[in-house]
Amino acid sequence: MEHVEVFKALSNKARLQILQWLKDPTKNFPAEGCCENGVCVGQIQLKMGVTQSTASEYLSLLQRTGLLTVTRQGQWTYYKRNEDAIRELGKLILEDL
Amino acid sequence: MEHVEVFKALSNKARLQILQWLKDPTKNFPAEGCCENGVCVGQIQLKMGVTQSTASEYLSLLQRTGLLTVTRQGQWTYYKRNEDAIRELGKLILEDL
DNA sequence: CAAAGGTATCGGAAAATAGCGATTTTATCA
DNA sequence: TGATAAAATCGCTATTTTCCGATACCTTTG
Repeated sequence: MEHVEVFKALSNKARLQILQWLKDPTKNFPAEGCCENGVCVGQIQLKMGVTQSTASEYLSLLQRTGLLTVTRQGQWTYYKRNEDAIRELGKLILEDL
Repeated sequence: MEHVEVFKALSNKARLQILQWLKDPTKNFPAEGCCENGVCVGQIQLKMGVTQSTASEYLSLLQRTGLLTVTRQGQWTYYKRNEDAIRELGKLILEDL
């Protein structure tokens, strides 16, 4: 994944918002949508106020860039922040941008 | 300037390249295009291989987001990296993203 | 003041992205 | 198996971005 792609993923208010919400899943989402692997698509969609397809596409984009991790569990897909990748990005900007 | 705008500015290969080149002006540009205030538009345009208008617009976009500083000097406009802003962005990602 | 050089801005065509509804896929459960 | 539920993918239009050529704006110099 090129850095350009990561910055593209971040250049959208809704996607930045998702990353913020996922900093504290239990505070921002009902418990039944959360597990140790993150938050399911449906709950994020509800909170975003967009269609299911839009939420799904945003989440999978963030995952493709590495900013989120994804875990399928039964019929649910849980997305979670990838703190390592976020830290790497911060370091990259400090050291290489 | 919202963070989204900074990320938009960074989600373009040519603009990221400009930031890289400006890390070492004298290495990447002929001395006559450089001064302590940065590198003039014309030299950056030549190196980018785009039209003058495109170079000018990319540079002023990077300046509007705060990533570059601009100094007019006679008939030349010099652009320079804003290291403070870049450091702030790195810290922002590490601490708040 | 006129000419020339460097830069900025404007207007537009082509390409990319946003976000939706419809459909398909995958998993559960009776 | 069929019904149902969650999520992914597809197809589409509207909007935004990209990048250009033309033009306008400054500044220097004759």
